[in-house]
Amino acid sequence: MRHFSGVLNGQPWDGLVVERPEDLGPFRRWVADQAQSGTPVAADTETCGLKIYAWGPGFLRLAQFGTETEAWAIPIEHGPEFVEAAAWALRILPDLTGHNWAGFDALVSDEHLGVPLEETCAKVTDTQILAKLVDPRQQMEGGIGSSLKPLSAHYIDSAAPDTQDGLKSVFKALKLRIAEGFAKIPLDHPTYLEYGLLDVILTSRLRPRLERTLEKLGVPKRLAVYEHRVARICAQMVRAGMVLDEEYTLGLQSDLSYDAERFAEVAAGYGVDSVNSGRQVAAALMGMGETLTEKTASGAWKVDKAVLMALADLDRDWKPIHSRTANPLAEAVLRSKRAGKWRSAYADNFLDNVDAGGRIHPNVQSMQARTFRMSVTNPAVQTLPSSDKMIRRALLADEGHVMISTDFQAVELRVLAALADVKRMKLAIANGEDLHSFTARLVFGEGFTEKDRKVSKGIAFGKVYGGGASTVSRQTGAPIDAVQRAMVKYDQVYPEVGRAAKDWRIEAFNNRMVGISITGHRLPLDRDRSYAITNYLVQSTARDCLGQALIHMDEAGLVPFLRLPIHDEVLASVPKGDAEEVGRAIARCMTFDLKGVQIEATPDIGKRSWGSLYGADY
DNA sequence: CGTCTCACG
DNA sequence: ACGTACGTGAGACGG
Repeated sequence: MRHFSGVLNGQPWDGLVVERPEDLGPFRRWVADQAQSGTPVAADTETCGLKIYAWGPGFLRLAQFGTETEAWAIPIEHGPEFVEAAAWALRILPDLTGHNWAGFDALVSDEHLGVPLEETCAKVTDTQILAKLVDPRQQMEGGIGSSLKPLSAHYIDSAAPDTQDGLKSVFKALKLRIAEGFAKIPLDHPTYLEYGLLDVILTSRLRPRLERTLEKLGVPKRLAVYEHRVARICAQMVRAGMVLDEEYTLGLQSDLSYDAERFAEVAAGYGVDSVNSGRQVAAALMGMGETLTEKTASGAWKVDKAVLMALADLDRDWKPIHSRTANPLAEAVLRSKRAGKWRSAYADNFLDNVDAGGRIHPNVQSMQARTFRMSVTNPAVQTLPSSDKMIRRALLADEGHVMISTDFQAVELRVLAALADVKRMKLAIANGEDLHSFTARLVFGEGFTEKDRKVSKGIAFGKVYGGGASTVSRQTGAPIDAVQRAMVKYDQVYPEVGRAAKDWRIEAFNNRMVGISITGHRLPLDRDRSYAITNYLVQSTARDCLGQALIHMDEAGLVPFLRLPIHDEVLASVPKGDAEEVGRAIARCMTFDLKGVQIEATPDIGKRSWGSLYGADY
């Protein structure tokens, strides 16, 4: 047994590190005592990295348990008796505290200790969830942040050590890169152990302080309960993962590499060494006699996709417009950059994250954005190209299954109608009308064109996002004066929207620049961008429609089919024979009333690959 | 590490 | 008083 101790915020703490099997006796007695008294115990795991599934055995190195003053570290790496003891502790302790538990440690202990995540998530209070309910912003955005260090500094002791940062300097001293440090640092390294122990002490001390803060702020308890449940459902999706068509992906990888190189060679012929260097591309284009007009924020010539597409005489579908002679360099740069990005960001990432069973497990962060929208990383499967089926074709439903995608119908607009109580919009929704056609008819009259509908759609989003006529004009391609006229008309047709936006801003100002959604989520505003409150409320409420739908699916026993949340859509893998029935059941879970407005969804049943929902034939 | 670009909802 | 497009993740470049 090894001892550590210290003082934090004037309060001493003690740490014990189990070294030999005989040390497990005292550990088990300590755990039994905590279980008996019902004291909350924080749990944490130290691993070789973040790839819970792709790493393989030996991934989990250390497990820690601790109260506000006492901590234990168990060297999982040293053998099955240590695995057994840690698993037993997780099972027997009735009240656990974790930090990002469902997002990481629940999956780690599920996969590497054999303790099902359902079992631990049911009794964990997650300090990261609580912290985000206080303030969802990242540090960059002016928030406290949600990792242990800034939270500890804010709530416990401004002198609390930065354990993550401290470890990184140890890695440096050991001549290890950060990525390999967590895997290679000796298990008995004192800094590694001390910081591992401190993490559970800090997490334990954080919990009551966050609970008190939430109470003081009047955040409803049921909101925390709801978010813990959503986080657990997301963890179940991460554990399930998706089948990767490895053979197809390898082919894709080499095809995309070939394209990227082929077009890069064309660009090289015009003096562009790296197509991703905007500076080189701009210089070469101007050398060919092209005139660039737009500049970036920092004053460099802007050569983004829109600029290059115009020079290459291509429309949004990459078809010639015949409005000018196509610039061959612009087209080569576009094609090389696209192929290169699709290979590295998608094909490479798929293969880098595949587990031994041929699956990828994209990581879902269930309350990532400042509006609590979810994000998915490693790989970022929420952002796969949708205009082309080729990338999504690589991801498959399980053997004998098909992919089902079920989307909410115009959910943000319906949420706006519900929150702002927009009478005519609510009526149109109740009558089953197409909302954008309905608006186009009101704004442009009975003889509205498809173009008018597009402008109406642009204005609808512009209103939700807080945009102006120039942005809507740019997005829709409609002339600015037409958009301006239409926006004035829109305000007359739906007067409640502008009025509500004004009220929401005033409410937020009166609440120290924090908007409160109908579910009770706190939405901090930037002082100079208070107009964003409309978007925050709508986006956040739409996100809670997804959360509510996931809970309905949990109640209906549908979670085992779920694979991904994509903002207004869920992707599921369902046995072929049950597709119709399960698709209907999922859509039912996504159908409910929001303040008198029906939220609805439609299932789309595909074949085995995700790409089949975008036109692929497998 | 900040900036730019580009993929999504 | 006016007007402001929202939220993400990831890779490449260049200092």
